[in-house]
Amino acid sequence: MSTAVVSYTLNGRSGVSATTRERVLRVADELGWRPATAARSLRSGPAAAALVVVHDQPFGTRAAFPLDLVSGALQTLGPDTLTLAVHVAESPTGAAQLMDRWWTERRYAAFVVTGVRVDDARLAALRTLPAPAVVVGAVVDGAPATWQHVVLDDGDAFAQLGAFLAELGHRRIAMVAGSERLVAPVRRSAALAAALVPYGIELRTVAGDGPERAAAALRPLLSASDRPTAIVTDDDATAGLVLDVARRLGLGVPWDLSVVAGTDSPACYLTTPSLTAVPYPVEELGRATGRALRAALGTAASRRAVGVDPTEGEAPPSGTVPVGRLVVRGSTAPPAGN
Amino acid sequence: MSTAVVSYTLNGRSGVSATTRERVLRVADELGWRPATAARSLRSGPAAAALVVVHDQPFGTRAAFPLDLVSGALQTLGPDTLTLAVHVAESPTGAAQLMDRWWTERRYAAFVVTGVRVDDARLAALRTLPAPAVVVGAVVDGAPATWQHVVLDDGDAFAQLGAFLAELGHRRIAMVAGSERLVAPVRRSAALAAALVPYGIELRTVAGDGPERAAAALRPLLSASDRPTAIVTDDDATAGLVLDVARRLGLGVPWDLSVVAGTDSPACYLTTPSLTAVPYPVEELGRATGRALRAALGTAASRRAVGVDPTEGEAPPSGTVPVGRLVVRGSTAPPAGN
DNA sequence: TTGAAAGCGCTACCAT
DNA sequence: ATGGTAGCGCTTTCAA
Repeated sequence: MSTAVVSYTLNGRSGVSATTRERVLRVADELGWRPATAARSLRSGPAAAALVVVHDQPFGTRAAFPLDLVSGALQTLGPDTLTLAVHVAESPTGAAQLMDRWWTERRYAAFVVTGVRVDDARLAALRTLPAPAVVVGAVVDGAPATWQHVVLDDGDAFAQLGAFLAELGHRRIAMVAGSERLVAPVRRSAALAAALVPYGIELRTVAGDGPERAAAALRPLLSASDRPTAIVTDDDATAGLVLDVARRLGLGVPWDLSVVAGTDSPACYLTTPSLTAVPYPVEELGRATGRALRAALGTAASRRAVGVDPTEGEAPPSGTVPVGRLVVRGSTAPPAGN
Repeated sequence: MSTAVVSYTLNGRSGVSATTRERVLRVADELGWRPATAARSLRSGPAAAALVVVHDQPFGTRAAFPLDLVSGALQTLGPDTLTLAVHVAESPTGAAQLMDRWWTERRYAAFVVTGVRVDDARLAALRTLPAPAVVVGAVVDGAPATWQHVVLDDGDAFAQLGAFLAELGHRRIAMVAGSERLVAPVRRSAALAAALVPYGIELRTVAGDGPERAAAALRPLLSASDRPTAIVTDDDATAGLVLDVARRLGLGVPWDLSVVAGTDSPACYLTTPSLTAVPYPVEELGRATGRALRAALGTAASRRAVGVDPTEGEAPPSGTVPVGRLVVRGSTAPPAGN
């Protein structure tokens, strides 16, 4: 029996008789044999993609996002074609260097990027590479054709939220963005502002990177006579902070102040009161990421021979993931005067 | 110039003149050339290890643990010798299959396992493989010589905690273990029980896997006349749950009931009151994991030719990571009658 | 339908 | 100190 026959069998190619194929599979199983990744990659190029996480905020409440995302991506990926590995870097620059290096070493066939920052070093690096990439949580202008994008439907999410708050009677609403270095919060606060326009409400926006700066910005805001009656944050941690500042100022939540977290998470029901929140369908985002990854690798020009079936043609474009219904909990109520 | 010279240069071996070496490095840099991982692995075996996470509880507050761990491990690993990839599986069985497969495919040279369960399928699978492994958070009896263990110094942590509660005046203390399927909580509650013995206090232990069961077990416990005056949990989420149940029963925390989280996390200061907690030095745990990984690969018999310098000899044994000082916040006070 | 053989890009041994 | 070269274990083309 020649090695070619075995190779054909294992790669499911035609030209092997049913009996031979069965025998090959049986013997391989008995011997516990599997083709060596390295040898296969040497011939055919890497069959793995990497998600490089910028992990500069350890212990963060949403830090598990990448794992949830991968968990979802696996559902649309199937472990046999492409594996998706998660790696950790301490900074965008570090992540950029890793991706550059691993692309040059032909270690990975594609990259996934999340938590995109303003002027993100990772995107700059990826541009110089002809690497397929999936950008999660942001749409990059003038992106190479080999990139795919996956974003949440913030428009819908914040339309729901805007309607909810406006119909409770709120008129003075502010948004506390967690970090203006991240692209997503900026886009999301714009989406909320747009959603409030029909109600004639002008969103006030407070920037605050890190808990200290956010708290510092928050205190004068909540002490003023025309203080907002509702505050929307970008994440659970900032919402918790708002709760804390409000408590210290003697403001009762939700009676004197409504608080909404822009990103639902388990921490949102550990607080007192539990936090009304914008859903965060990470798993679905992951499934979309898996599809986008296949699409990115399907881009003929960018192929590095992953096991993608060429006859499948161009995969459907990646896209916008719907969010579910707003999750109403204890932190929201009509404003005091209502 | 021959390929051998280039290989020698890049692997820092002697036998290359300084001028040649410099020229090689310069040209490689100009060309943006790096040795292909696949070809190198084909010759020398894989130069990567994998941490396969069992991610069956998405959105969990401590779900980011693996990323924090890797972040720490990178500090003692140096990216050039060994890379550490994180992968996700939905169950211990799935993780076991992945590791088995990837070992057979010679994709990874070693594996890291965290969140060990009782009768963990991953450990069973690893036993059948001659793969080097690092077990984080548990010490396995009769482990193969190629395994290393990394655990927290729970003895110290709970000695501190026991002394703290006892000296506040607490005499009726209970522990709510998050999940009895996990090995660590069981060991930790034993450590707490031991720490309370010198004070003549007998720890009551309540098992409860998942929030519903824990809540169900908690209500009668906290309604009884001889209810505990202090409750220790294994994680932040369960501590939050205790806070919630106490509130519904009209028990004031910390006046009527003290609550301690067995695992500090950002969620611990989002609660009201913020939670006194046992420190959780994940980063240090990660550094120890990195060292353990080198030691595991250093085990001569298990070598699959990772770039470990043989002259370094056997690395120091992996071990027990010290925890810091107990973090006292608002959820603990002397018991009511004191 | 099967077999033979040429690489893929390295590392390491043996010559020079 | 440097060059030649035999594999590592696959995939794929070409013959039989």
